[in-house]
Order: sequence, then structure tokens, then C-alpha cells
Amino acid sequence: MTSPYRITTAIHYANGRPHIGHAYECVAADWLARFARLDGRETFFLTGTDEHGLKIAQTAARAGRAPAAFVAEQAEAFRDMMARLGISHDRFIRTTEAGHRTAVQALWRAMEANGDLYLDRYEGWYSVRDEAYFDAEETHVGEDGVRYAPSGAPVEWTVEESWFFRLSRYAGRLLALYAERPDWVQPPSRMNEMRAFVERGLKDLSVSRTSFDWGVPVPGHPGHVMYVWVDALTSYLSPSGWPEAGWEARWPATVHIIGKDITRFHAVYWPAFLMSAGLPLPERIFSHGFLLSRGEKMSKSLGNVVDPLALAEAFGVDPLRHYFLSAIPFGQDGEVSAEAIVRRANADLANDLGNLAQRTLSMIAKAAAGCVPADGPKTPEDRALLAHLETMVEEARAAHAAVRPDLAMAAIWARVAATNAYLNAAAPWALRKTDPARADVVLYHAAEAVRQIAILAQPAMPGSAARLLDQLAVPASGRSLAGLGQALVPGTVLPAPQGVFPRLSLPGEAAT
RNA sequence: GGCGGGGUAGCUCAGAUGGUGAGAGCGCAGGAUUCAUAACCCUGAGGUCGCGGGUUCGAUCCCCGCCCCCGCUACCA
Repeated sequence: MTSPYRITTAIHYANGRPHIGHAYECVAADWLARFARLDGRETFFLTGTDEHGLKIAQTAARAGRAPAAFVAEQAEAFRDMMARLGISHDRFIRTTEAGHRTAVQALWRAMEANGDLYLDRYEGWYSVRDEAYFDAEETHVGEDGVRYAPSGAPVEWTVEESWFFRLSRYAGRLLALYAERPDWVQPPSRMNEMRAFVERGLKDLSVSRTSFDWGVPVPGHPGHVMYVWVDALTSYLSPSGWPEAGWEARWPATVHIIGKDITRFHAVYWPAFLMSAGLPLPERIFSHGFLLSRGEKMSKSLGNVVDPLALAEAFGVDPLRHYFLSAIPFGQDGEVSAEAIVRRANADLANDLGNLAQRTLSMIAKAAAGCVPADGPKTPEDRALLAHLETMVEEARAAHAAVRPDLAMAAIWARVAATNAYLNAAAPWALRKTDPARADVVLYHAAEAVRQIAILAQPAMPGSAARLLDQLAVPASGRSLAGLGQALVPGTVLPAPQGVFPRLSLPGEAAT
């Protein structure tokens, strides 16, 4: 009944430091992976760094470093960020690993054996700074007589011997794939773009470079290094051990989580490579949006760059994760600011969930002698609350299947609000004086709600949710989705309640 | 230029195969309450559903035109 769940983030280009976009993608993928594990699925969560290419060689050279040492340091920076954000990847792949190189070369040979690779010449206007060729129409000749790329970098006519991949062969098969599985790429707008791109016709793809050597060598052709995307995309496959036996346990991926800017590489080139090599395709590509600051893409020149680790440091990892997952419809661009994170954390975490847990647990501590109170005859209100809780997991599963953490969060918070309303209506603090047995029943149900909510909250906020479950004395064995049915046992001794979600304030603002 | 998506409450968004008073969360205001993290709960304020035409008994949802925003339009990643 449970199928394996294999998820990847994009492979992070090791040319720069980790930024908030990497953090966002990692947190989203982490939520998906943790949810799958919680649901009892065998999960393989892969992330890593893309460490080859001319730009990295150049950046390393500028820093006076050997490329290998430079990328090792960069990879550490990514690992460190992930550790600090609580990312639960099972494998961190680096494209400079020997095993990866072996897999890339094996993929190359497989494509070659299928007749999809041929040696030719690539020529055009090349910009060294952009590391790219441009069509003549894209360039312009300046007043100084020099021809420039759109970026403003000078270009020169360059002829390079290059291997080509017969991408043109695959247009029909790609269109058939898109037609058969319209949700193969999500959101739908990205699928439309990919279909339009392929319908315009595909040219063969230059897949080797002779202008630098920091990459995977083309087998049998010294002087040629593989185009970085052949190398990078294969990093999703190489951790499986392919082409050695046993790779089927780790491939194909259930979903690739990527940024919208690299959709084409994943939705066109990658399936074509795999088709050529006779390998199964990933089951889905999900392109998320960008994080914006003050309505614009972050850039150093605008001075609106937001550092993810600084945010985690200032406000806590879980509030940051909660913001990423709940505040932004996954797939769309979203705004990030300290103000927005604080507002969200105070509204959802401190006021709603934190306060719900605190009022429930402190009433139990005071009135029920610190034990799970006794259950009893149920009123229609009790049944309504329980019924509402019971549908929470299916809503969350549907959101997970749709790769929409935001919808799962909305489903959970609907129960938080319902439980607060239930408590207000039942008023156990008043009942305590008139009908203590009934007060116990109400508190029992409130505690049950907190338990179930905390279980579902674990993928988003592992640390905070665990603290809630600790306070309800929920055993480790009862914290999975399968454990949702294990109701609290009256009489269980509970630890003294402690606030889990403090109210936040902006730096410089008086705490209230 | 071509193709695609979008313009709905202060903000972020949902929604209606055309028809009782257009929704949610946040924010804001008022009320109630005091178990709780000045939190929770209730109520509310009224947004010409981008602009102008058309079709229709009736359109914000259909058609036409216009304005604006965004994405894609291949070999940087």
C-alpha cells in the first residue's frame, strides 16, 4: 500500500554561498520528505551540490584556490545551512565524487550507444563572461565597433569542436509524455511553457566543452569535458548506484523540487537523456517560485538580500520554516521579510497553537492533577470536534500528494481554530465548579486535538512539535500518522506545561 | 513580436459551467470573556470582482476592444 517516496532538491550550484532561495527549497523538500516518513513510506531525500563548470573554475582561480578545495568549502557551507535548518536529507551528493563521475560517463556511453551523440562544431558569438553563446540577433554592435551580448559583455566569434546530443529526435516523445501526463510538470503554467517550447521544435544540444577542463571528461575523447547539465542532472541518478545492480531501490525519483528558472533542464533535457539511456523518468517535476523582498528579486545591488541563517537565528528555525511553508502558495512567488515572519509566527504559533496548548495543559495541570483527564459521554460538540480532527490527515495527505505544503498547513490550522472555539464554547473553567466530570471530558478532547495537531505539525516544525508531544507524554511509537488513532490514555501523568511558541518581536522593538 | 497566465476587500489569495446579500487568512474596529502567551471567542467594516462596449430577462464570471502586470521564447546556472 505504501509506495517509496524519493525526493530531490535541485542540485545547488557551488559557485556562491547558500541564500534564502536555497533555504526555501530545502525546507519545502524537507517537509515533503518528513511527511512521507511520518506516513510510513520508505523515503529517500537527496540533495547536494553541483561543483563543475567554467564559472566555478574561474571563481576559484580568482580566489587563488584550487577548484577542488574551493568546492569542498562551498559544499560545507551548504551542509551547514541544511544542518541549521533541520533538513533531513538521506544523502548529500557532490558532483565531484568519483562514483558520480562513473555514473555520468556510463550515462554518456548509454546515450552514445543509442546513437544520440555525435561530434560536430559549435560556432557563434561567445561571451566569456556569460559563459554562453548568443544568436546574432541577440547581440548588438556598440559605437566602439565591439559586438556585445545582452548582458553588456563583449562577444567574439568562436568555433569549438563539440559533441551534440540528438535532442531533436525526442520532441515527439516529449510531447507524447506531456499529453499523457499533463501533471508531469507542475504548476500547470510551467507545463504549458514546456509544451510550447518543445512544439517550436528542438535543436540538438551541445553537450561537451573544450574551453575548460573542470568537469567530467568525455570518455574516449581527451580535451572534452561534459556540459554541466549532463553532469548535474545525473546527480539525481548516481546516488542510486546506477549502473551497478540495485539502483532500482533509489530511482526513479518521485518528485524533483526545483526553482522555476531551471524547469527546462528538468522537463526537457533530463527526460530526453533518460529516454536515450533507456532509464525510467522521474514521476514529477515541481517548479516553485522565487522569494521576493520588497516586491523585487533579491540582489546585492538592491540591498534587499535576506540571509536565511540570520532569520533563523533571530526568530527561530521553526517559525522560519512555518513561514516558508504556510505563507506562500507553493509554486508561486512569495514575499519574505522579518515583519511578515514575526506577524505570522505571532498569529499562528503564539496566539493560536501555542496558546491553545498552553491553556489546555495548564488547566489540566491545575484541575486534573497533571494527568490526562477522564473521558466520558460525548456531546454533539465533542463529536463535531472529533469528526473535524479525523478528516485532517486526509486533507494533509492530499496536499502532500499535490506538493502543496501550504494547503496542508491551512488544513491543520483550521483545526487549531476549531479547538480554540470549542474550548470557548464549552468553557471548562466554568464547568469545573458545576460539573467537574464534564470539564474533564472537555479538557480530554482539547488535549486530544493538540495531540493530533502536533503529530501533523511535525514535518513543518520538528522541534516545536516534539516539545508539544512530550508535554502530552505521547510515546515515540505514537507519533507517526499511524499513531493518530492512539488516543490519549486518561490518568497518564503529564510533565509540567511549558510554553513552546514565545511571542516574537522585531529587533529593536520592545518585547510585549 | 509570438505563445501562455493574470488583474477580486489595506495585504496575500480563493471562488462563481452567468442569477438569493462575492469569500478565507492576516491587518483594523467594536463586543464578550478571563482557562490561557494583553492571547482565545463573537461581530463588523462594505471591494464599481482592471477600463469601455456587446450578448442576455440578468454578467464580476460569455464575446469584442483597450490598459497594466508576469512567465516562456534553448545551450550561465
